[in-house]
Amino acid sequence: MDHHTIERKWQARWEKAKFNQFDRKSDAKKWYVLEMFSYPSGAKLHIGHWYNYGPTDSYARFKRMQGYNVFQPMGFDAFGLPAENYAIKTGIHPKDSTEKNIATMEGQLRAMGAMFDWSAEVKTCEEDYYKWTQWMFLQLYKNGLAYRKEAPVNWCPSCRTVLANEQVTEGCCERCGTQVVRKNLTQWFFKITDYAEELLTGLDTLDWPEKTKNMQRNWIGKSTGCEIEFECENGEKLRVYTTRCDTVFGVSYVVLAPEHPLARTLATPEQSAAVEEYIAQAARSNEIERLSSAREKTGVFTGSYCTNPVNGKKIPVWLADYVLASYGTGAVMAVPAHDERDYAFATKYHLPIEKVIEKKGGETELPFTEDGIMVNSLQFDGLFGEEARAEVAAYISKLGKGGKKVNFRLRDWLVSRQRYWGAPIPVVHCPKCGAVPVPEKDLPVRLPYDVEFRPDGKSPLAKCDQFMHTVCPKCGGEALRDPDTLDTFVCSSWYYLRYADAHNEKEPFSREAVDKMLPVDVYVGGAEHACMHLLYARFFTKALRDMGYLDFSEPFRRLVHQGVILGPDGNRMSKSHGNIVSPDEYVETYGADAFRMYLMFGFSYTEGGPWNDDGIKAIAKFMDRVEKLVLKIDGYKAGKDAPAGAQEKALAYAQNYAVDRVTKDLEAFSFNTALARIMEFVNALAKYDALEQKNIAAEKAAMRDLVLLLAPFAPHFCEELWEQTGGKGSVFEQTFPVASEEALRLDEKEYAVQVNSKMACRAMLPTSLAEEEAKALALALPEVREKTAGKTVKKCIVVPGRLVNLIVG
RNA sequence: GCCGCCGUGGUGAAACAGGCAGACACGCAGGACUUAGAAUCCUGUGCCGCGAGGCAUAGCGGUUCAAUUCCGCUCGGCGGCACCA
Repeated sequence: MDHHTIERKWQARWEKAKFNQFDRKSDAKKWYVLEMFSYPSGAKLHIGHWYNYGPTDSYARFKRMQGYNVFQPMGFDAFGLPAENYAIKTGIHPKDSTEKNIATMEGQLRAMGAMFDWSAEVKTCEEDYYKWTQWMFLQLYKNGLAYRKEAPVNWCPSCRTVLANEQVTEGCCERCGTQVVRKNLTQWFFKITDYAEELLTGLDTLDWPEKTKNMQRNWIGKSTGCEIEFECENGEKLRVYTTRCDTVFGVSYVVLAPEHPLARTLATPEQSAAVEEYIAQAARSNEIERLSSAREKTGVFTGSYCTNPVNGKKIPVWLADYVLASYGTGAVMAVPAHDERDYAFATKYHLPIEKVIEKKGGETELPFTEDGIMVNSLQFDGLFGEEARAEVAAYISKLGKGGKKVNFRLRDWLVSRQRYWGAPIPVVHCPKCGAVPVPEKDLPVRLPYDVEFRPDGKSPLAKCDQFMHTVCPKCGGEALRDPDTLDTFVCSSWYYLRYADAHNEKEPFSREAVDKMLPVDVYVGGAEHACMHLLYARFFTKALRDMGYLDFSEPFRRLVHQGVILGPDGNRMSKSHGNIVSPDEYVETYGADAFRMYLMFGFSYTEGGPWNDDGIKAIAKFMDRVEKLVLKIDGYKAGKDAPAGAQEKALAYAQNYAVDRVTKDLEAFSFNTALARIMEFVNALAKYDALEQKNIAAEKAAMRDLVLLLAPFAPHFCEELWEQTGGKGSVFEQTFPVASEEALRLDEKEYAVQVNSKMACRAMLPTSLAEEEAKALALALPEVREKTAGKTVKKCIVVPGRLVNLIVG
């Protein structure tokens, strides 16, 4: 079969019949299968796209054959940094390069033969999409979920531009090598923390990989602790957050993050210079470095003291960069005896180390960080762990100096980007009225085309006078637009909703459409999105629900992560490694069906692994074999059937076993084993076909099932086989085979017989044996008799259909 | 560093819920067909050993009648760490 011909033929027919479009009138149960949309940074599809979309399409086709009304849309996540960097380097405008890339990729995606519903296509960089992204911003703003505050950015003083973390290598600008500093800018945030608790508890309702849920749980990082207020000599109040308030009597100093608002205020004149220098130094390192426990702790004394509210002790206030401004209160109480970081710090700066927790029943070695018994803590002595913390927190609350507090590690989402290629933030800054949202009727705030995006100290949009100058929607006076654009994660936080109603000009989507199509039944994409995209999308859904735009709480019912296909050298494919493998030649040589089947057969879907093409020829060979066998069987004339005997029973078993297992494996995204079962079935069918006496009717029925089973994996190939063997309509309009329980029932099975947990022999035993019968039959076997001679049976374990284990002695 | 995951023959991998380790393939070896090769088909193939048998799921230890699977530690690799998406 020539794959070029059949791919063209069937793709044209599907297109003409609008075969891949979701049928909005159908009564069949909808099934929304979603792959993470493509990012058009490279010009062509790479193996990763194929690996994500090919197998998932096979799953979608399988669901369709099971009778579901499948919706599988595709689109492009088209804004982003790479297009802008490319523009800076080459002078090609991001809009032009992006559009060109999309055109190429879309053509390739169509040629893949996946049943994407292109009538619902979405491109985030187009006005009719980003208009609604801006609308989302306005809704969040109206509902108090968008606000402005100062936050640091990476600033390259030489390029005079903001850098993404990715553009910073070892603390320096990747372009010019200048040391990067952190600089504060006023930026927009979304209040995702309002939903922290629900984002956490909602995970329990989801059919997601356990590891992903765990990552999100840790990312949200709920902790129950205590806030404690330490009063300074000058009257300033320092609030610290701790999860170990049972150690409060051992506090030997308080540490503020260098960015803490009181850091400068608390510096005494003598310490002021040292403090300033330390703050400047801290601005140069990133969070990963700062939190590394391998790195030597640094800090500086402010010169000020504060008072421990539980014992009135006067203790010094320090600054240290192992404390982060963004978590808790940005200040911690240091208990060197019971915290590793504090211990290291206190040792270095010769601060006191006081033991206030004793190990239960053992020597206490400092630092001792586990739960223990309170000592040297006045009335609290003798209390342990959780109880001790509850008592101390209650006491602190009674003193009016704080109390129990739940904290989240999750931070609000910073959405301002000082870049060109993104959706403009729909806000006007008026000298009189302040930050004023753009009225909805004035959306979209259009991204201008003619802009200088080469870095020179200002946001690209800030230099575009035509864009910047406007009038205040409130007072009508002269005003300026917000020069920043939205993080592209904002665009991708709601695209799955737009797919449901992609051409709606009046609203982002109609309530009716999303309630019908959503939530997504299966979402497939990379695990690297576990904490950010997948959390942001959940947040958007919940926020929109509370605003009354939809009535479900979770966007993605089930989630599957495909693995990563690495380069042949085992490294991630990249230009710098020079190990990029293109799918194009393989598709050209072997065809889209063979290529996707190889991806499904050669890798464990969720694991991925280094690329090698050893098995791709085998897949082509397998398809050849199937084609020959199917056409041969189809050519037989009916009427000379052998009676149903043992061979027919074996064939029926093979057929139904394959049906049963392929169904279960496809459901589980276990494509490699599903194909293995189909191969076994082909082997069994070929073996049967080689017999002298055959039942042609049975053989033809088996052949028909084979074509149906293989159809989701090799769509063009099986459409063609279906047609050539006289099938009516499309193979995908047929019902996926259902296994017959009867044919799968076996009278006996091979048991493993063990003596003292060691294999003695294998034996065919009737299934559903009672334990005593199994034991008797096993004991009667010659190999078992030999090994149990003269010994008594102490115990017998029987696993029905599998194993008998005799414990003798 | 922190959080999460992974580690099985020469190779890709499989193993339901703790129950026969290596399904299905690739490769290799031998054979059939062939003038020859290609293609196709058949047989064998974890390692050691002539054999009986022994040893094997990164390494060490534990729980269990039984561990690739559960627990602890060690080593190695991967993903994420909030401005790559």
